[in-house]
Amino acid sequence: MDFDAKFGNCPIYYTISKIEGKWKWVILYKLYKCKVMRYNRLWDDLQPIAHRTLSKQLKELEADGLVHREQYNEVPPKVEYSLTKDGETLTPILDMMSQWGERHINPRPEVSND
Amino acid sequence: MDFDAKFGNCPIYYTISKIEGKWKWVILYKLYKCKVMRYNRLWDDLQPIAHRTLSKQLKELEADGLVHREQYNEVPPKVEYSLTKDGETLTPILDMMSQWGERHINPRPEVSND
DNA sequence: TCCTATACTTACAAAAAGTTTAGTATATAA
DNA sequence: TTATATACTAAACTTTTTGTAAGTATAGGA
Repeated sequence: MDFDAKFGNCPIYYTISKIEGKWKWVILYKLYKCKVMRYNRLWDDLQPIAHRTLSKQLKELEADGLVHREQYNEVPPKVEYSLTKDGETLTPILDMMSQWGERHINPRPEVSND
Repeated sequence: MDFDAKFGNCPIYYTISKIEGKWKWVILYKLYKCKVMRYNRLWDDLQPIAHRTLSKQLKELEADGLVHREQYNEVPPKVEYSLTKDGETLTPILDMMSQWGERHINPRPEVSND
């Protein structure tokens, strides 16, 4: 990415390149709200996401230290995902994004005094 | 996008699909900090962005009501970009993203008492 | 007359992201 | 023996996004 050379002065670019892809923010948000989630639960909640997409993004988030993956050696398999400490530092942003979305999906009608 | 059908309950997904693309957040941030910017100034600051990319993203941001475009009918042309009122509602998120990036680009070393 | 400046647009090419379908592993239950 | 459950992975393909290179318009200056 050669980040420092070109964007050393642009921290926001760093943030969004770390959490790129429309699913990552949603994944982080789900994990923030639910604390711990198994793979299929996450997958259900994010329909219509593809397995490949979900597992890739989870892997990247894990590699970036934002998500923790806990694997239990059972059959059938069991894997739990949760936010790391570092991932939790994003929760204020997640909250604000969610609130912004809420206000813009259902714009509050202007108050009129008929 | 058929947003409502699938994501009516996920406001954060709405937010990030509205501001998708790694450049949009940076563009918004630049406009927030500089108030008003002409096209080439923005382009310089965002190197290595391509004209096509920048002008497309600006157009989308304008269509989404987040950026205002003021065109002066002069030769050579002059166009100024700035945030709309609605775009300004994003500034708290922009600030937090930027701060998060700052902390993670240059992680503050642990304080030790040698 | 040709060059410069500004803010783009267009056509094409390349790269990245996402989708679809099928398959893996293995203990337990029917 | 076959099906079930879970958490994926692999290959082939399509779509979306981004980049490259060139071109447009027009007034004023060299």
